[in-house]
Amino acid sequence: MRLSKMIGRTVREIPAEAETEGHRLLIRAGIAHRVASGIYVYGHLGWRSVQKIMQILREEMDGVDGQEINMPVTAPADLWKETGRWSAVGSELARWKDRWGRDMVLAMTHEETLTDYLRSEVYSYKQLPFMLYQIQTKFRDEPRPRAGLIRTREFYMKDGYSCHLTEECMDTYYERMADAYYRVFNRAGLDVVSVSSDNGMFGGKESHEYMYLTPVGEDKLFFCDSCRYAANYEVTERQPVNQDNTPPATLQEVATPERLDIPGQAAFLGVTPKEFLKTLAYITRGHLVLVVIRGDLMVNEVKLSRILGDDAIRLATPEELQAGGFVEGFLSPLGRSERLIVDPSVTRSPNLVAGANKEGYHVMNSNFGRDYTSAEVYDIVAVVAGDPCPLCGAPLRDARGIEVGNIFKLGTRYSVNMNALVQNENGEQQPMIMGCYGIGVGRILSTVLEAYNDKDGIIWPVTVAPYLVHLTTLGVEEEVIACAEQLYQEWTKAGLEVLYDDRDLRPGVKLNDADLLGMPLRVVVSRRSLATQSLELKERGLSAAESLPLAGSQAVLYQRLEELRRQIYLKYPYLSHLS
RNA sequence: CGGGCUGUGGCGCAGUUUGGUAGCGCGCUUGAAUGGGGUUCAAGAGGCCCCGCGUUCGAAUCGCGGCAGCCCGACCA
Repeated sequence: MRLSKMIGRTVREIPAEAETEGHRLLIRAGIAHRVASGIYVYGHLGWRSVQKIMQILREEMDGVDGQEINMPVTAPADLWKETGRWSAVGSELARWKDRWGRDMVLAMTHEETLTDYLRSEVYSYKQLPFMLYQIQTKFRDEPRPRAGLIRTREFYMKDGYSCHLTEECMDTYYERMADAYYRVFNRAGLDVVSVSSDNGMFGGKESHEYMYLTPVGEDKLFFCDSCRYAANYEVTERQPVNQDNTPPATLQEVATPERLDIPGQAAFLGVTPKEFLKTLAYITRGHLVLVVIRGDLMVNEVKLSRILGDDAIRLATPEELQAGGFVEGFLSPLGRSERLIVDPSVTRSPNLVAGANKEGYHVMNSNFGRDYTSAEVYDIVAVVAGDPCPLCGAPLRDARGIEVGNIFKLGTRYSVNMNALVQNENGEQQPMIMGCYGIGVGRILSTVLEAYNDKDGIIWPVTVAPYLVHLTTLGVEEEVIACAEQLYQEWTKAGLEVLYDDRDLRPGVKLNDADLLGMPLRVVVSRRSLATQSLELKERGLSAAESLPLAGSQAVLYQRLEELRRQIYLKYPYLSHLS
């Protein structure tokens, strides 16, 4: 590719809206261009890199016996109505009507279409197990796209779906896929960790997310350094608080003019936040639900959503509280008949100070089981750094990460709803057990940009670099141009991916662009180098350049690129079989 | 959907407080010099000042109403 003809230029001044380094590079290097919020054009270089990522995905998915297929971007709403997601999913699902007025969706994920396909094609246990995958456009009408390609509304996703007869088979394949996922990210140069996660709208029982750790990540994670527990904030469990066996004391109403509706507020009545019962009122599907937790702890609303089976919960407004007969700041489950969710921290702590549902009054010595009760005791604590690990009790450490992929055990969530059955050995109809596996292609690209750069620009990992060699002339002498032209022709003909800077610009501009665009190898042709019948070779990311004899230069380049690939395998030794 | 901010040549911004012929830098075009880390000089092109309605002799500037974008939260590859 000749830079003089390539559309998508480099820019010196970048929009103030770029928040992360990766986003700035995305714009500075012309990798992608924003059309609308969360909707991007990939420029030539960005698209080349995307294709390389897709190729890695294909190789690894084929490596775990995947079959590539392709499903349409749009689907009839009827399929989504069958699984209940037509109504369960909010406005991030883009809906439209065709000319006949039929409801349609733009697929934000493909479980429905896939399961519909399966129920017509799969009938016998002998066909199982298998995995189908595609690399295809998804559209999610995200409320808030972010940081360039990290969160977009339209994006490419590799989504795979496996089907099994037994749980054991599912579990075994899940592990294989987990390994394949590490290979994908590692081959793209990314160090990732897998964490337990929430299944969200996908349903099912177990899932893991693959996270690239970085302070600019959107997800909050917890790690235990002593037992390797790792989980998304959304699902991090809290080790139960110690049982306090103090005998229950008598209920006693006391006047407390101050309100205590804010956690951690200065203690009064001589008690600390730990000795308070915090009561929150949430609205779910139009109904008010009470939630109680020990005063020093916070509620994790994702956990609560899961328990309530509603992802649109919210705190009740002051008006709603009033309408329900509550007094803001003095909320309490005592004497109330609303549905009540109780955190274990409350059942283990006797004699808590509760609100009195009465302006200006609290109640001393409230006890779960005696003064109020509920069958719904669930962990709803928002874990914070330093809390004990649920497995071993060591303090948890927090970090942030970009989610680049995830894997789910869906179970029979879709096969039952959509009647995707197979006949087993005994001739009985049985729903297939399914797993699904997603990777965001653009998100890998933008994560690479976040991970591989220096002050001068991008430093592409060789495996996903748009081009491998950046060839540039310095100076305008005829012999320099002639030599570069010839090399460009020869190398390109030989299959080497060359980006050729043939522009008549000052050396400073060209060298700075070479750094910014960040191809793994830079080759300079100049009068100075030709004086010794050589070129100048520099590896992006290394400071020193070296002399490269003109004769046999092509072979040296191949050799260097091979070494760069080997460095990745050296870092992740288990990948070595790939070369 | 809540909270904050911003819309002015392709990009980055000033001008808006106090209404009076639309500016700067980068980039772009032409010419000349230069040629190893964003070079210099000269001459140019390019703007429904986000949109609509209003106030006014006169609106980028004031008022009202929209729309779009960004950031912080609730959602996700």
